[in-house]
Amino acid sequence: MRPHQFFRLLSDETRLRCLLLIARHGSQRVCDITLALEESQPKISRHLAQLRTLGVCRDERRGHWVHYSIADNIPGWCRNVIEGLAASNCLKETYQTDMDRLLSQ
Amino acid sequence: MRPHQFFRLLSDETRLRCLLLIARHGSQRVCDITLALEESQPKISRHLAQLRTLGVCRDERRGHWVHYSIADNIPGWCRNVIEGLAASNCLKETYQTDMDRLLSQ
DNA sequence: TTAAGATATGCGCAAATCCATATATGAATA
DNA sequence: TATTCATATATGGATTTGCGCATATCTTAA
Repeated sequence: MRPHQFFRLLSDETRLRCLLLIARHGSQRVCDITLALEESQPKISRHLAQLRTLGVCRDERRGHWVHYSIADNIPGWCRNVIEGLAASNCLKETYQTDMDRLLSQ
Repeated sequence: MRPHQFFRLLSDETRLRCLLLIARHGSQRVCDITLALEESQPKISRHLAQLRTLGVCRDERRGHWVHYSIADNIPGWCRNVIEGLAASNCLKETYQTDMDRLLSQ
């Protein structure tokens, strides 16, 4: 994965919100992400597929549901960016609403 | 500047190469960046304009030349990403050629 | 005032991107 | 087996993006 390809993933706000939610809460179900972000299911699925295709996320089917998590073999510089974002107070404010909806389900 | 807007800037390889060159070497002239990246002058100029428009870089004319540098008022999370990339060994390898050309001028 | 070098911009085109809608697949259960 | 819920993919259109080419602007020096 080339650096600019990774950043292209983060360049869409929906994908970024998905990734931050997954990064902060570990494994997440598609249906929960859809509810938390208040977006359509196909839209979320397509963006998760892009994260998966480039190897940033991995998916795991558990019965009915598919769980997405951060892939454990991503490059270090990549992980640093994700963790830096997840720890950033600025972004915590920006995307707090997603987190709230996720927790209130 | 929203996070996904910043990452869109990094999602183009030419812009990313420009930004890394500027981040590592401080103020850089457009003509030097053009030579180091071996790309056309209008192409470089447009990408630098995007970095400037979103406030990631600033420009300063000194006689004939325009110098670009990282803006000093960018958000912390933003600066962390840039500095993390500049310090990354992975990326040093990837873009070493640009650096070599810049230094050999 | 003109010339020349450095940088920016207007324009047209090709490609990429995003979305909504519709449809397909896969697992669980009746 | 049929049905239902969860998820994925295909299609088509609107918008954005990046590029090359030509040209405009700006600065300095002759």
